[in-house]
Amino acid sequence: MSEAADRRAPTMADVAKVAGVSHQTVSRVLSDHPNVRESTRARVREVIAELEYRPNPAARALVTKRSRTLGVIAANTTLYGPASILAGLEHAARAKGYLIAAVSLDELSETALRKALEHLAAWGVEGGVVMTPHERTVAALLRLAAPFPIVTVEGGHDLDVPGVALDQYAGARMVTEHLLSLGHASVWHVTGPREWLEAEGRFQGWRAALDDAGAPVPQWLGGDWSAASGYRAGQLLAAAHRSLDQASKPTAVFVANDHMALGVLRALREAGLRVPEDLAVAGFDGLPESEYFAPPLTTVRQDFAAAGRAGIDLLLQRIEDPSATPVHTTLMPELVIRSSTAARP
Amino acid sequence: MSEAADRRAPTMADVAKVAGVSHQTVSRVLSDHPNVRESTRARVREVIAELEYRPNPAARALVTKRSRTLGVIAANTTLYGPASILAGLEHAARAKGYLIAAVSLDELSETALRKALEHLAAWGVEGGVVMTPHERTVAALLRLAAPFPIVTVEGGHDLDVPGVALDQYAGARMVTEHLLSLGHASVWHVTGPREWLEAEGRFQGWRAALDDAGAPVPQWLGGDWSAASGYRAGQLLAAAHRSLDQASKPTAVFVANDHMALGVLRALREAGLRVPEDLAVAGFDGLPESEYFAPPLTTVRQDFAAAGRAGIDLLLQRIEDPSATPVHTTLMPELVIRSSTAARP
DNA sequence: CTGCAAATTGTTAACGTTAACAGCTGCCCG
DNA sequence: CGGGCAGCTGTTAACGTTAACAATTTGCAG
Repeated sequence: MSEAADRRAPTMADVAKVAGVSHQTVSRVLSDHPNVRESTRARVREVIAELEYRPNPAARALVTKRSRTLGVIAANTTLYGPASILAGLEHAARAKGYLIAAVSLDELSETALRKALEHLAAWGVEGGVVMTPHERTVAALLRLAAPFPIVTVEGGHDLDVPGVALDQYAGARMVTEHLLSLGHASVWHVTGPREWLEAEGRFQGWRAALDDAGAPVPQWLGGDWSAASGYRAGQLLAAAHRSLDQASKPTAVFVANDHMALGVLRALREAGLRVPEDLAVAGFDGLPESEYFAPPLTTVRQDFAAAGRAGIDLLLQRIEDPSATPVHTTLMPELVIRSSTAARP
Repeated sequence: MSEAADRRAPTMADVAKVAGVSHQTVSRVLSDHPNVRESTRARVREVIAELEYRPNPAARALVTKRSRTLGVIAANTTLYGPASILAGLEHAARAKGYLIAAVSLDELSETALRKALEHLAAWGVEGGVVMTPHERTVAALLRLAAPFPIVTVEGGHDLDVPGVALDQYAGARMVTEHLLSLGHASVWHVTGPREWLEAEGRFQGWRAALDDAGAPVPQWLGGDWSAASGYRAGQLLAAAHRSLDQASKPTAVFVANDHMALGVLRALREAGLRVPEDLAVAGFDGLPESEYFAPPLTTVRQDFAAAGRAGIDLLLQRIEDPSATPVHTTLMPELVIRSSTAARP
C-alpha cells in the first residue's frame, strides 16, 4: 500500500541508485573487495539491508560459471546409515557455502543412475557425491563418465574415482576377534547381499579373522539387509544349533547389520535359544535402537557425520583440480560391546 | 587430441552455427515450439546430440526468472518417517521437472530455521517444503514470513500455510479402539514430546477414543521418541502392573511411536511381564522392522510416499497462485495388527 | 500470376551479475 | 609546485538464454 514498486525484487542497480554509487561498487562490497572506502561500504550495506536486496544467483552463476551447488545421489535413504551420511554431507556442504541437490534412487540400475546424473547435470551442479554401496552401480558409474567431478561414499577403493569409505573389513575383524576372544571355537556369519561392497568387506574381514585365528570357517548364510531375511537366517541357525554335534554347532554369530540381527534375535527367541548363553550375536551399523533389542546388541558403530565431511572435502578438492590422482579416505569404526555377546559363563 | 576446442561447453550459438540456423531456432526446438519445420527440428536435434549440448541453466533461469528448484527443510532425517517423506518429495519433484535442494536441521530453533530459509533463498528456490512437526517451529515459520512460497508437511492444519498431514488423530483413535475392542478396560499411553504436533495429535486421538468409550483416562507417561525413553516408561508400566489393584492396573498401552515401543517391550520383558498376555502393546509409524520386534508389534502405518507427492502438488499449486487460500491435505493411516495385541485369552 | 495469410526463420534487446579496464581523486616526494 | 602513484570509483562489455518483434518464405485462392 505504501509503495507501488513492491512488484519485483530489487536489483544491484536499485541498491546502487539509492546508495548513490555505481552497481560495481555494490558488487565490490558484496564480495568484500578491499578497495572500498569504509564509509561507502557502510552506506551500501545499509541500503542492502533496507531494501532486503538479495543477489540473483542465476546472474552470478552465469558470469562466474559456478553454480555453488553439489549433487548427492543416494539409494536406500530410509536406512539409518545412508540417511546419516546424507545429513552429514549437507551440513559440510552448507558450511562451505554450497547447496546440496539431492536425488534419491529407488532402483540401482545403470539407467536410473544415468538419469540421476543427467538430472543433476541439467541443473549445472559443480560436482556430485554418489553413495553407491552396490558394486554394479560403481561399475556403471565408471562406464558413464559423469559430466562433472564425482566422489563416492561407501564405494570401495579399487577405482580411479576418489572416495570415502568406512572400513568394513576392519570393523568385521574387530567383532569377529571379539567373539573369538570370548572363547568361541568359531563364529558364524549372516552376510548382506554380496554385490554390496559393504557386505563384501564385512565378509572378508570375518573370514580373515577366522583364518588368522586358525578357526574353522562355517557355512555362511546369505541375507538382504532386511529384518525378514535375518529372521530366516536365525531359524536356520537355531536348527543347526539343535542338530549339529557339539564341536560344530554355532555358538556365536556375526550378522552383517543390525536390522538382520533383530530378525535373528527373534528367530532364536522363538526357537527357545538364549542369547548370549546358547548363541552370542553381534551386529553391524550401530543403530541407536540396537541398545534396546532383546538383548541389547553388540555392534560396530560408524561415524557417518565424519564420512559426510570427508566426502565434501574430497569433492571440493576434486573440483579444484579434476586431474589430480584420486585420493581415498578411510574411516575407522568402533566396536560397541553389549550383553548379546557377554563373556561365556 | 583430435580437436582443440574441447575446452568449454558448447553453447546454443555453437549448435546454431553447425546446424546452419539461428540460435533462436535452436531455442525453439528445445522448448518444443510448434512452428519449426520438421526437417529443421531433426537437424538441430542431431547437432545437439553430436555436440552433447546442454542448455545453461543459469542463463535460462536469469531470463525466465524461474530456477525450477524447490527447497526442503527437514529435521530428524535419520528417522524412518522423515527420511521416507524426503524421498517421496524428491521423486515427485523430479517427475515434475524440479530439482530438490535439501537442508537438514539438527536443531529446531528459530535461528536455525531462519538460516535454512536464507540459505535456500540465496540460491533462488521457487518454493519450499518445511517438515516441521514441532509446534514452535511452525510458529517461527509464520513469524519469519519466508521469502518464497511454503508448504508444510506434518505441520498441523491450524495455519494459513498450506500443508499435508497424516491423520495422527484418526490413527490414534484406531489403535485405541482396537485395544478397547480386545476387552481392555482402558488403554495407557506413552506420549511423544507434547510440543510435537504429531505427538499432540496422537494424544488427542487416544483421549477422545477413551472418552467416547466411557473408559477411564489413566495417567499418561511422557517420552521423547527415543527407545531409551520408552524403556523408562516401560519400567514404570511394569511397576504399575505389579503394584496397582486389579481394576486400575495397566493391561494395554498405546505407545506414540515404534522406537519407544521397542524400549517398552524390553523393559516389560526384563520385568518378567508377558506381551500381550499381561500387557498388550501397540506402536505408531509402521517401521518395517517392527514386524520383528519381540513380539511383532501392532502399529499404525503411514503412506509417506503419498505424503511427498501431495506436498509437491500443493507447493506447485502455491507457486502458481500464491494468493489462493491455503489448502490442506490429510492422509489416512492404516492399522496393522500383529501379535503384540492379540485378542485376550 | 498476384497477393495475402500463415508458417517459418532471423534480429535485437533484455535478464543481473562480475571482469577488465579507465578515470578521478588526494597525497607524498623530489 | 609538478609528477607519480596509490586508493577508490565508474564505464563498458561479456555470460547464454528467452521474449518480442521483424523479415522472409511458402502455400494457395482468386
